Amino acid sequence: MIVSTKGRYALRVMVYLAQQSPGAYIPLKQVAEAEEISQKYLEAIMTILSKAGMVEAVHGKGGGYRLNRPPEGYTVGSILKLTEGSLAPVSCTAEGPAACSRSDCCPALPMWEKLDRMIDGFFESITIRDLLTGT
Amino acid sequence: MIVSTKGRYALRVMVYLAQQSPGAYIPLKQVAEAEEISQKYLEAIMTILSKAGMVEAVHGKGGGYRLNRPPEGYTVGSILKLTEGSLAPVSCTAEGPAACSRSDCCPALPMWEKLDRMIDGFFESITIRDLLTGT
DNA sequence: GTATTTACCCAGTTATCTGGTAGGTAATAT
DNA sequence: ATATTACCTACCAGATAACTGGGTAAATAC
Repeated sequence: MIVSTKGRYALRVMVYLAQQSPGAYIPLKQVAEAEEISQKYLEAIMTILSKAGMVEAVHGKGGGYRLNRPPEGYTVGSILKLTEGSLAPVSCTAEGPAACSRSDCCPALPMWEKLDRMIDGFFESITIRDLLTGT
Repeated sequence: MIVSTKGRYALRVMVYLAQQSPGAYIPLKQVAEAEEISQKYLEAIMTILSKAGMVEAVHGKGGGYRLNRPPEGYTVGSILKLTEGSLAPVSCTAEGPAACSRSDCCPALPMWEKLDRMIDGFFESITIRDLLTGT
């Protein structure tokens, strides 16, 4: 499994926020109920999105979360990389200290690299707007 | 991570076996040493491949494992599906009892299905022969 | 037949990840 | 002051990954 609930929930929340009246702050409780996601678990996800500047948050009554860009300003890839940490389908393409010791003679490495690029290209080519409109 | 060591080791072993003299039986010990894979862990992988008829195994001295088809007779997808169980990048595309309750209204589902088909097509289009020759 | 070499079987282990939960603090509006 | 909201720290149970150990069964060599 390449994408866990964390990333999938994050995507659904972004789509949900995109569907609300522009500029309005939506409380977490409302999002959790509408999307049938545990409120406590969603907290952790929203914090990630908020810290990374994907959404704006305001405290207190009347507060909540809202998008700060138009839906086409968010690629699916940017949200998934943030919440999942990485979209790499195998560890083989990691560089630096985590690199595989057999990378210089591995017959499958070029395949993993190709797959990596394919998946990245796939997710970067889709925006929240595309999910909204079903394009 | 979509492909664990199990599937990656299985691919490397298949490539290794394809490189040996045709028809020869290669003992597990030799494969494990050449590919730097734990002998015990490799046992479990070879058993899967053997039971599924991907390789032939003979017991006793002079025994071991060998391929029973030409390298182009094995797709990477068939080996990975066997050892990994599934190549589905998300659980969302599962059918039957494990199906997602929101599948009828999920804005992201078409994307997951498209990704699923893309990954399957990718792996099914590559054979052990391709890995051997670096095509 | 006995020893050796091999594959095969079953069970346990350690570490990490997933998908949460519990309880409290800080900021904002009324 | 109170209610509402986001934010923070910590914990937890179950699953999975990646092995490891201790055997048994089959085939060959002597």
